[in-house]
Amino acid sequence: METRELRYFVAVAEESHVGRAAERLGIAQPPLSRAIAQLERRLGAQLFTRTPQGMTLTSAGETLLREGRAALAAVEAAERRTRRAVAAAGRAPVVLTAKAGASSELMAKLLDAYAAEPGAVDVDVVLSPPGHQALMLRDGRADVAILHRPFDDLSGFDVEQLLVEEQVLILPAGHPLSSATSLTVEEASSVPDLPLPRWPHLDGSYPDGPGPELRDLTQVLQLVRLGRTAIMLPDSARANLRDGLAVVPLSDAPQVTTVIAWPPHSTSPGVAGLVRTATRL
Amino acid sequence: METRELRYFVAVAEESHVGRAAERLGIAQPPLSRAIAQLERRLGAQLFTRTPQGMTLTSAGETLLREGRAALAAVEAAERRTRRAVAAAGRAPVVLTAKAGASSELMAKLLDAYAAEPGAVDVDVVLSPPGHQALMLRDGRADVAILHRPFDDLSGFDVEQLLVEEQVLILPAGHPLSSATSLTVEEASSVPDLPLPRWPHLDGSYPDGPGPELRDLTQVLQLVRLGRTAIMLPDSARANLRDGLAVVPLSDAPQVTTVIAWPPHSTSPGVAGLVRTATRL
DNA sequence: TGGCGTCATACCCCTGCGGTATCGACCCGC
DNA sequence: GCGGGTCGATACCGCAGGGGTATGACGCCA
Repeated sequence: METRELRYFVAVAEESHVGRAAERLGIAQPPLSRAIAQLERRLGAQLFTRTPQGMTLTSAGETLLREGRAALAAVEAAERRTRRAVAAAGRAPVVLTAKAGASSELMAKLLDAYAAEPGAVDVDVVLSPPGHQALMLRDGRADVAILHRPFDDLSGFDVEQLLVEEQVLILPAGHPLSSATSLTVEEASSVPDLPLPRWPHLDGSYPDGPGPELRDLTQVLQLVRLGRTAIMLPDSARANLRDGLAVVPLSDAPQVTTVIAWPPHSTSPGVAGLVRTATRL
Repeated sequence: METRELRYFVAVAEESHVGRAAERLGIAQPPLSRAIAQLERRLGAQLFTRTPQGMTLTSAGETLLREGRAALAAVEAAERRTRRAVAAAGRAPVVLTAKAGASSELMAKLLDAYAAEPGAVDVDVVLSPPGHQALMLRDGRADVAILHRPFDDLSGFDVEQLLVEEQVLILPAGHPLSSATSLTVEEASSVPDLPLPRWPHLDGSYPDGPGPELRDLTQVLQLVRLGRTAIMLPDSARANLRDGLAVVPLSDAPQVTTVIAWPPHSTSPGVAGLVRTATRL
């Protein structure tokens, strides 16, 4: 199977529509139809069921979509890391990715400590939207990432645990619940005048619901202060809070674990150094 | 980058020789030379240094070899799992791979317990040479594997720990050391009349050394009985021992952990059932 | 220095990918 | 029930590029 075929397949699977997929790929519709038919013939598997409304995946197709995305990411990673290895000459900057606006204190400590190490290489910090860190690590755009259990998918990475925290609810100061000594997730989710905000999926779309659509943390804290929403955050978020906000511990929310993650078999000395420094914090 | 290019590159890297690689690939030498040159141009990276003796990898080339092999395994896995998904219809047999001759007691218990579960699917057991289990899991030839820390490379897999054991030295009954109550690895390795056996690498070649070349466990036990070698094994190997063999605990050998491993994001109900059963043993 | 081994280049052929035009099937509104 | 608007599939053509053979350039060794 060639990566071109996989890319074509993934495009059609994602669009559920040959015409749109062809447009996205920059080719005409007929060759794409033909390529998919040929792929199905070669695999001996029906990948789509054709309907008058477009194409829907069969279960074999779903397998190929899942596995094929991982395979494409691996190929892209190989290409990117090779490109970077050439620029490298051994002392290329390490690309570290983290969630914008999270773990800033920990990150600052880590970067300072690492920079003080003998032989430290430059660290490019790439702040990306929530959930994108793992993707960037998988496709080679980043060398190392700060991720959060249980939110990020850590499968396939080597990780070192850095921090375990309880979660708290941040709500407007003066709200009736703000004087509670502790709340459950159930209670926090069902306050009618404080709907929890909605975060975008990986593709940029938003789940349905009553809460505001949000992209970053400063936004949400402002809205909390205005009494429009409340939010569950790891305990370390307290450090960044200003006036107008109240904090209530959540008794039954899952603990949040902050980890540093890197692709298995990484040979970058920069990654090794960062990880070593991180585990000593 | 197309998988064809990657396959060509890996062949040349492994053979260090365009002609031999071309033969292995079933094409002529000139197109292969051209393909490599084109790949280097497109990546903007020198992958090989040309010598009159052949091609040797640059450091960028080593990066691409490592990453490229993983990528190719991922593509092959996608293809195999899709092929198997079509035959599937939901109740395809699960392929479990394990080291020939190891963990047989544990495996028997696992297979029996799983077969007794409601809704259990068939399990194809593939016994493969030491070290091949992880490869089979990576390229989709197997769905789940029994692996051993620290010998197997578990990176990139989800695992559940099944068993932790100390290691012991197996030597001929009556050997002077057989009456020792405990030995160090150092001591066990330096007995002049009992050189430790050599196991094949993944490519089938053997490391240099004085000990006998071996492929499987019954062979080695026979040679131990004949006083030609000794071997370090996990404690559970005692169960299979017959007369003529002595066992001495090793005080400083690393513990051996037996795990059940599967590819992340596996959706196979058979794998899930096996893992669930295994963790309850 | 000639012979042998390496990989690179030159040139040709033909497969197979992508393009345009068109078809067949289905859904919908009237 | 019939035309128009969706789909994806098919037919056909042109050409880029991958693969073939023949040969060259270069370093090593006897």
